[in-house]
Amino acid sequence: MLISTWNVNSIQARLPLVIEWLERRRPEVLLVQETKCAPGAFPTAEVEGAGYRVADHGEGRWNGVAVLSRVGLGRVDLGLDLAAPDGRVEARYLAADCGPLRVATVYVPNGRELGHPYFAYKLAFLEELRERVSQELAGRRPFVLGGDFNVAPQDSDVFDPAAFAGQTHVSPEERGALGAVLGTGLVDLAHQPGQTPAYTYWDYRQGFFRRGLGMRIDLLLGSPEVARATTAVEVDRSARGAPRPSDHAPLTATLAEL
DNA sequence: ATGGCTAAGATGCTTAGA
Repeated sequence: MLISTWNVNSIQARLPLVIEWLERRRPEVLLVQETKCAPGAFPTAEVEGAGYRVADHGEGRWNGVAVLSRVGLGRVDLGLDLAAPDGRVEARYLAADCGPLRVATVYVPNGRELGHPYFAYKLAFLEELRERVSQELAGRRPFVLGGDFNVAPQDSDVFDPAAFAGQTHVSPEERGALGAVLGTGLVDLAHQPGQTPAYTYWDYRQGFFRRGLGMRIDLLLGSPEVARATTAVEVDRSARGAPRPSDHAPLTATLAEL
């Protein structure tokens, strides 16, 4: 089966591209981030028309996550519960049962700047995520956590490490907090044997995509049985090069029978 | 890239992204 993750940067703006991509690629499950869609406003009918069921956690102008599945959808949990610095709880996590899998989609906060209150929020969110993931793993179901982590795990995951010195996404604190999530027992599927980690995000500005100046900040993490079943992990750069693209490309893992 | 794109909410701007 195929499981994908894609930060679409507005499901409404991206709907034609997402539907076209679903009909061409036919993943069993798509984990979506940045729907930027109010509660009740998700284009569910259009997605169902492509053969997928929808669970979405919408907020409005910012954030928002969803799971699209054509292998069933149940036991949906929303999260996480911690408040942003402005006191609001943002829509950044959703878990569900899809066929043989337990899956979760996550949109980790950007962090803005080192030392900013939203940077502390980002670290706290990753700690909350670690706790939630350890609960999901205790469920003993093959588990996939995918999404936009807003952390480049290694220097090789950004086009120019020197350009990111002192910036978010590459700091030891962020990498440590992401490492703690992995430490619950998850594996970065892009680092499975035979796979080559690839960029998933390119800034809209100044031809970054055309110039190959990207970052690997979207990840698919799997429990050990999922990691063993992974036969391929691919970034679909054609979706980034399409008209009116998201600034992120879809990332897809191929899983053998679980 | 110090921001020279994009999206959304209410507009001809602001906030946010990373």
